[in-house]
Amino acid sequence: MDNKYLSEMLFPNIKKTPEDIEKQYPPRELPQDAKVTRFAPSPTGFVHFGGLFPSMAAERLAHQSGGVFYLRIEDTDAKREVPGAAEALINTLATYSIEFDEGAVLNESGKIADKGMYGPYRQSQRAEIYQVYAKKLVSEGKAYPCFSTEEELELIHQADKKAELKNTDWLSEAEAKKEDMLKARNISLEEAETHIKANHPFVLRILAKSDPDKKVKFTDLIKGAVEFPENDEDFVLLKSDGIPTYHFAHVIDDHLMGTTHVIRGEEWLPSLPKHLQLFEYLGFKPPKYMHIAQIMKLDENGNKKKLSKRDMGANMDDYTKMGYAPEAVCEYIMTLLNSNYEEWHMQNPDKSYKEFPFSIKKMSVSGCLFDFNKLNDVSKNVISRMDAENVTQKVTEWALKYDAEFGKILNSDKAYAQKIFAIGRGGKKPRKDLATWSDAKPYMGFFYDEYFEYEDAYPTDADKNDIIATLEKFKVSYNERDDMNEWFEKVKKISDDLGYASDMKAYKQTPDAFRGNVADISMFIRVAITGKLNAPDLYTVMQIMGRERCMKRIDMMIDKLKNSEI
RNA sequence: GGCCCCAUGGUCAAGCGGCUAAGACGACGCCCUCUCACGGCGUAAUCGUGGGUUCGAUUCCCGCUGGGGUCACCA
Repeated sequence: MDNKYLSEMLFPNIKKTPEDIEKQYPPRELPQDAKVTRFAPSPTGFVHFGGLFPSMAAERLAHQSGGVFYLRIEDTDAKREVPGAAEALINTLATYSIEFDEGAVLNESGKIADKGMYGPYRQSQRAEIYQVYAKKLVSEGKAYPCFSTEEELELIHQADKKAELKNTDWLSEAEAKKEDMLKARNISLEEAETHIKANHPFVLRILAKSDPDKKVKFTDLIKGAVEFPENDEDFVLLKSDGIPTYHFAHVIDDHLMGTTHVIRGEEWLPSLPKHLQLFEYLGFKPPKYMHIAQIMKLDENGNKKKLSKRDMGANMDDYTKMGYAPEAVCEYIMTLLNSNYEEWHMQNPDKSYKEFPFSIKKMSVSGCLFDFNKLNDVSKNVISRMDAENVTQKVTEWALKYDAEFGKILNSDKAYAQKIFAIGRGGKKPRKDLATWSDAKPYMGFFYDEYFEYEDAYPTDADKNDIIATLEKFKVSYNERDDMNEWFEKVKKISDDLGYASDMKAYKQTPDAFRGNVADISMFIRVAITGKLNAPDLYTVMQIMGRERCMKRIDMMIDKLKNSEI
């Protein structure tokens, strides 16, 4: 009865009962094995790679099973909340085609709204719900108010920190202080009443069953059987502002919203005993858990570290800036999520990753290193499969945003740009020059006079007179209407005339018999026209650039050679 | 430090008691070839360590070592 009285004093305004709440959250009507999963970010910044990673798994698992995938905003920490972050989060998720069936959404005016029957989906709007259950726990003697001030707690944390740094010596002291604090759990009703009447702020703590010898066994769908000591920490349920901590909100929301599978990073594994205890206290059936291994990166000492916010590659918006196609990033994530994805994809090159039979069993238990090499490879393949029109559009869109001048130039003659991107595209073995949209400019800038420059010089052993002779002969013989063979025959002819081998095989047999070979002659022309030693097929390049531009560049090079010293 | 998770090439990994230990990325080499890209072929490179169990361990168990995570009125 004391507890009942205490709960009334603590929550005088809460009239609803858990039963009232439950009525608003009926069981979902879904097929047998349908999974209900969610992504539950806190609006403290951008979408993190480590957040997108599990959310893709959650999305696949839900939709693959005919279930529901929803977005819940965990805005329980007003201090850390960044204005506009939730909206930005939703937008970023959309660009990675993470589609939610319900949850927080953006309405026409760009404001956050709820979609679905199991909301509200922003935890800040669910304060009353949490308090109903908090009141119940207090009335059952499973939770108690703690009137210790933050300053007092700070002292304890400092001791903890020192203990961490200096090891065991300090540990005993920290323990002692903790003991001291835990006396708060034995607060008398009178004492509590005095505090409450004086309007002292309090946090609500769980009254942990503290049997350190008792083990909790649990099966994680990824990690398998795990076992740990039962939670013995009186962790906070409700902060002094009446808003719940993650632990409390997680248990209540995922229960009410009917989440069947909680998919989250493995950094949550250590707090699982807390959650399990709460489910038990509240009489809820716990969901299935999947703790996904972390994505790591190498720190400056060569050690693996959890990919953190400040790291290169952490912010998903950065990939957009770098010019990665979202589908490439998603595919890369799939290769990390399910090791057999690549194999499947090779057999089904034309299918979307959303058709891949995603399997929990194939998920890795150990953390992996983020690998830009691999991302780039995946990305090159993705882009190589796109048609020229699509690539032109994507590059232009990207450029307009991040390289306005280049964007304008591309836009000024779309047909020209598209012809360039069509080079080596569409066949069975497409070129793979682009890993990101930002690779486009260095790859094809020479097609535009604005960006044309002599990036590569002729090799020092190339004979200047031969180059000039080549260019002059080429200029005379060039006919735009020649087909590729005719064109190349003319180049061969120039080779022969200048004592260069037109036949590579002959050259290889007796290289000394020639001044060089047809590859050298081609190179003389290529540098003049593209300013580079390496470029796509010269004939095609010239066809696209057009006679006038090509001849102009040849003249420029001839001038340059004639006027320069030796 | 307590608790927990993890351990096959440089990276991602297949393997689920018996194999010359897949494959992909990367590196290197060769071929194709007018350069590049593509493609083809090939090379180097892996079971952390010590004990068990077993006829037989990469595989199962334990210890060690190593790496990671976590110990807030943050999520």
